[in-house]
Amino acid sequence: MIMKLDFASSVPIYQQIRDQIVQAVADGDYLDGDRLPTIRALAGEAGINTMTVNKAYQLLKQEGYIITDRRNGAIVQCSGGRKKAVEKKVNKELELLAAEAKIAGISQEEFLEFCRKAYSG
Amino acid sequence: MIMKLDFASSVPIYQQIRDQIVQAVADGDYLDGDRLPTIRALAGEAGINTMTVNKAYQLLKQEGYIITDRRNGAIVQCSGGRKKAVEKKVNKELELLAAEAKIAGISQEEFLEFCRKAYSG
Amino acid sequence: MIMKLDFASSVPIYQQIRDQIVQAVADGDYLDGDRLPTIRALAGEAGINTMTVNKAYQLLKQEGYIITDRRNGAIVQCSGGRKKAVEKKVNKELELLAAEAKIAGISQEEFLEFCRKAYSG
Amino acid sequence: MIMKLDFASSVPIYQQIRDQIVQAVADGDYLDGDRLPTIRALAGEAGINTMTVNKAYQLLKQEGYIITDRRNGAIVQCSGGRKKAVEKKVNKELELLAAEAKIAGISQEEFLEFCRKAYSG
DNA sequence: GTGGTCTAGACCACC
DNA sequence: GTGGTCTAGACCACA
Repeated sequence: MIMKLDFASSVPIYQQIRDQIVQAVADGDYLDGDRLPTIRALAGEAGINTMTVNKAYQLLKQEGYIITDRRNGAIVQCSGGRKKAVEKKVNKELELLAAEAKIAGISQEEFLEFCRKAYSG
Repeated sequence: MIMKLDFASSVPIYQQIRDQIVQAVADGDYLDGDRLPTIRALAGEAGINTMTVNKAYQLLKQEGYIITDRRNGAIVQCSGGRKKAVEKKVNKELELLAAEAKIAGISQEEFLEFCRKAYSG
Repeated sequence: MIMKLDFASSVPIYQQIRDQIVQAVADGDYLDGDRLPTIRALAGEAGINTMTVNKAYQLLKQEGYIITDRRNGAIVQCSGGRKKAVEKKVNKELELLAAEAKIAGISQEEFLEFCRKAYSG
Repeated sequence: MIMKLDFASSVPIYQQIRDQIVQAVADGDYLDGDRLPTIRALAGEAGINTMTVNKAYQLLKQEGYIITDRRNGAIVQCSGGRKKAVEKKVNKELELLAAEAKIAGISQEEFLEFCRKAYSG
């Protein structure tokens, strides 16, 4: 698990961690049931505090991406149950992105091509 | 210009203002050369501080969406010149969105349909 | 004795075991004098460590729900002697539950109906 | 706002804070729109860390009891919208409580009387 | 002045 | 050894 953290970014560290783990799960780097690195391990290799990683894991837990248990650490769970909620969020953010793309002169064809690539990975 | 502000949101007010103006421009509510409301007017009707609106306008100016002029206020400028920069940003955010959609069980067809609607919107 | 354990829960496993045994006793699945499964048996079929079950049994013993005997295992004991202590605990927890229910818009009639069902159930 | 914290308890401090605020809201000590004490103020008078209070506030925010905004601090919000979710939680906890009460020899009449008192406050 | 974030270091409950 | 909790102190973004 290689984390690329941008300490200068306004995006909180814990959010960056959360995002990258979500990416990794979507990319198939982590499968359902796989163990995530321990909080201490991840904090150690990233050179950050365990509390920060802990917050990221709690976010993921709360969002349903992982389950944590004291025996096995954090385990990936691709339940796929929260479809409706994610749909809503995705649509809302897509609207703003599409608006910015439109103004910048990106055609619908180009935009949809970007979307296709993003999904296909 | 009706602003819908969510003071409970973690998204800063100035960001919300910026986003809605970008939306309005993309939707054609503002055309190239149109004048945005004055900072004071917008702050007044939204019940917020002029400093907050000012920050939103500075963001928009910095992003190239508007130009400001001490005499004429803020003027929309759909230059469309920053295509490369916007492309980069859009692609980056699309990746995360697509990842979350994929995990939630949203198919590529569904996702692309959302994208299409967001652009046509 | 079928145990439903949620390893993802923040509630400790031993607590979950303890709760379910208390439920079973209250439901009449275990009568005064009945033998509980041995620690080894329960641990085996639940796929957990005997230490964990042991802790649950010690909790139950300490609370007076069972007595343990090296020869006969754990025996249910509905002494009913700790009424005062239980009353205190029940009242304290009811207060918080009632508060949450009230805020959520659950009427007193509804709440009492829930209570009635919980007791009869 | 007088907080009674039990540092010896296994219940986390932030949970105790959360519970007492929920109680206060249900009791009408805080009405919809009222401001909660600032994180610093509450931490100071309770002699605990701001992070701990912060966690309690985030819990309350996440549960929908308050909204926080950088301008006004934390504001109580009795939306009452989450009825179904609260119903489920209340029923689950009532079951265990009723079971313990039953075993302790508390009659249904007594139990319901406790429930009534808890709701009436 | 408000909440939000992060650190470095610590102790605890659980398994 | 795992996650969960807490501290004391700090800095930042926001309004």
